Amino acid sequence: MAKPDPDTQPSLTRNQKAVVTALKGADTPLTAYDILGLAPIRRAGMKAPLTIYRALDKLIDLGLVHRIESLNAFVHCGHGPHDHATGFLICTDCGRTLEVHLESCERHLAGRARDQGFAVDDVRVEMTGRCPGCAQAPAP
Amino acid sequence: MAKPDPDTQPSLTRNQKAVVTALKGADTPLTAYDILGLAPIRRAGMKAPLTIYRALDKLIDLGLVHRIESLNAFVHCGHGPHDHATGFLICTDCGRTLEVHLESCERHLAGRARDQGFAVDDVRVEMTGRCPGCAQAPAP
DNA sequence: AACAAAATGTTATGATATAACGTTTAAAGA
DNA sequence: TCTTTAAACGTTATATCATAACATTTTGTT
Repeated sequence: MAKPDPDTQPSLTRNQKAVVTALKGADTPLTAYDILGLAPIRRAGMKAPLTIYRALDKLIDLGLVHRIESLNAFVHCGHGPHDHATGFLICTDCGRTLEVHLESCERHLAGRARDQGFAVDDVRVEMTGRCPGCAQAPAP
Repeated sequence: MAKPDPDTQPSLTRNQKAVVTALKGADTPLTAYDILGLAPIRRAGMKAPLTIYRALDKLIDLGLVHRIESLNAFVHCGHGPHDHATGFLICTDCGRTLEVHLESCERHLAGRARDQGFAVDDVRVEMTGRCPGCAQAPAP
């Protein structure tokens, strides 16, 4: 008799679930068209880019997915919804990303902005380089 | 008899000059297609997107232009070439941007990355909000 | 002049993202 | 429960951003 998802999730739709599951299962960020090409997504009946973008928009809104601007790609947020800024470490070798939280840095960055009279809504940080695994390997 | 540009500029080509001049004259970031549509650019004979992108690539390489990832747009770098990371404050009202330098923040951010065993090449920060002028005006 | 490297012109195409419109589904109030 | 409203969805078309491939020209160097 209990409702399906009391308060764990705001009950995602079928499309939204399919997309977030796809991102959870990926080990690199996926573009909307990457997602569109996945078998489970087609099986869920999703076949137009807009369907993917709509699900992504909602998931980003909920804080379950992040967009990586410099890749035009999307990742699952492993940390659950959070209010402070996040940064991404993007490995240029293997393409994997690592999410880092920026509690303290955010204050610093937003402070620099406020020095200029700027009211900050959102802070996005993206860093490229080589991840622990790839940093050990000889440069290609 | 003297050379045209002794050491002020690494002697930009005509296309590169046209593009950097266009960006200097703009008060918001411009997309490649924005630039392509400008009269001085057409007068310089540039008429294909690739022509613009090639000039932009070189100018970014030289540190004279920055790309704003979240806008797919480009701005002139008013600070001349520099080695430390830069951040951008992007006003969601008027579309103007402000460049801030991140000498100290960069150490902090890169430090967070190194904690994770990540070797950082490049740091990009983009912040959205409202600029001094627009912050005063009543919210739309 | 001869060569090499960089920049350019041109055409075509790939990749990313949204508009517009009608229908279906789900949530909320009477 | 029925009605109303908002959100999500499907479908088609199209807008926007970016690069591939290849031939040619320009520029800098020996």
